[in-house]
Amino acid sequence: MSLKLYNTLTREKAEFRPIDPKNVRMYVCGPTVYDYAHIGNARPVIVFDVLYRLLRHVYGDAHVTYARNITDVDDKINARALRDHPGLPLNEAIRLVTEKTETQFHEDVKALGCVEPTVEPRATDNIPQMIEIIERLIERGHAYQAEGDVLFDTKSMQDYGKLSRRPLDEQQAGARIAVDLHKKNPGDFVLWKLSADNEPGWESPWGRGRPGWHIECSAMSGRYLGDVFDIHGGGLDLIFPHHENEIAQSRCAHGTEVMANVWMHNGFVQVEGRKMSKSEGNFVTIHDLLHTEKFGGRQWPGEVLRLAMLMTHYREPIDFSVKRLEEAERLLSKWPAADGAEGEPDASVLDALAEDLNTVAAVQELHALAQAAKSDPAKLPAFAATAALLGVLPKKTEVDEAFASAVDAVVQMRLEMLKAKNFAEADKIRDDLSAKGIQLKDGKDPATGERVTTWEVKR
RNA sequence: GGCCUCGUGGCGGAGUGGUGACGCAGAGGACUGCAAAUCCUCGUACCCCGGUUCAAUUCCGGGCGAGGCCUCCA
Repeated sequence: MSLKLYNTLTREKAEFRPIDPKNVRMYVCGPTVYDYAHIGNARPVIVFDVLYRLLRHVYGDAHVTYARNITDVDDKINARALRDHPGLPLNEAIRLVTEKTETQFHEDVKALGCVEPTVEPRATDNIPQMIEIIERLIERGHAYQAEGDVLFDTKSMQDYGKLSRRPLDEQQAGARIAVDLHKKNPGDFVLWKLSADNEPGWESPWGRGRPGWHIECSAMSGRYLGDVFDIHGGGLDLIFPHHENEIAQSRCAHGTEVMANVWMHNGFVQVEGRKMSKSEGNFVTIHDLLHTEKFGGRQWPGEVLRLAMLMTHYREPIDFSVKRLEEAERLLSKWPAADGAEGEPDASVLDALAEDLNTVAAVQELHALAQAAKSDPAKLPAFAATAALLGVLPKKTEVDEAFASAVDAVVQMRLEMLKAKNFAEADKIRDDLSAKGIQLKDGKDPATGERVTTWEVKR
């Protein structure tokens, strides 16, 4: 199977060739844990979850390593800790904020049907690794100290800006980069900064301080995936400066030509046709969608959110709207439920995914499989396995035996009434069951022509 | 100001230098006591203006519109 992926580095779609098919390595930038994850955060998580599942299918479960970090050191976290827990010592307050947010994130992501990454390293568990990289950068002449901070010297890297295609000179022409007097060049960025007493800090060769924004990803990807790995993913907005700077740090520290071979970026999420932002008042968190009625006046199941997300190609902007969610839900409700996924995923869907993760086509093919499976039970395993691969297999609603036989009895009663042409009573039974979420389906026995009625629990 | 995406029918959304992908919604029909479910049928869409071409929605140029990055952001 030939998997093609669009690579931001080359701006081209190309066949994916892993460095080592026995260990395909992918890194995705995870959340900074200071607040509820919003629907925009959900997009890369879902998109790269699909890619992870696909890679595992192609190369084998044991041969893919997926690392997604948790950023638990950040000035936004400090601010939040001070705001929410003013009475506590800072470290304790920070831990409360990060632990709570991390737990919430995991709950949200699980509801969205995402499997756990192979490793989920935390920034604070990788401080020594960061310090080591910074030391190496200084040794190699790529970093310098100024007023206590350690800065990366962008001029020391010949092809800095390759990913974003943003040559340094043109940046300066734009003249919008914050000018810091202690920087040699405006594009230089912080690797390590000194902490005040009321800020979290770690001991380092440059004094008690904390890491800059980008260094953690270089440290963690290097530690868990190696100096050069296969795929690095994240949101479009991370291309510059975050990923550009990660690349600069990792390549200059390790002396490599690339950090990751393929760079993948998902597009932005809009809400009801408008940019999502706190000031617009249309900021939607995953938690809001799942558990409150803030969006569209109702709660939305995680599968619906996931499918709605997959109904647009990951590189396109996506407009999150009530209408879209309703369509996803309608689609999902038409699909047969299954408990396991015994069969093999269907080639039509795999082919679609292999084409730069064309989840739109994949969902359409899956829909066709669902239709086929409904009229031909032999095709159910293929549908189930395929839906499971995408993480959108409707689960069978648990119905206990007593309840089932009670429903059967009522259904039987209705059939008797119909035979007696007592339509009013029969229809009342149908309506009552419907109100309880039970959908009756009348059919005809092809041999006898007699009415047969089946039922299912509406999801 | 610099760099970069994108613009397809009511909606979603691929794709292609030359016979209307497809899904959802909608319309009609079959079935039904009536419904639901199911099945069948139905749509002359490619932002605008130039250019290249026998032929452009697809390539090129310009315009208009939407969005992103350049500052925290998925």
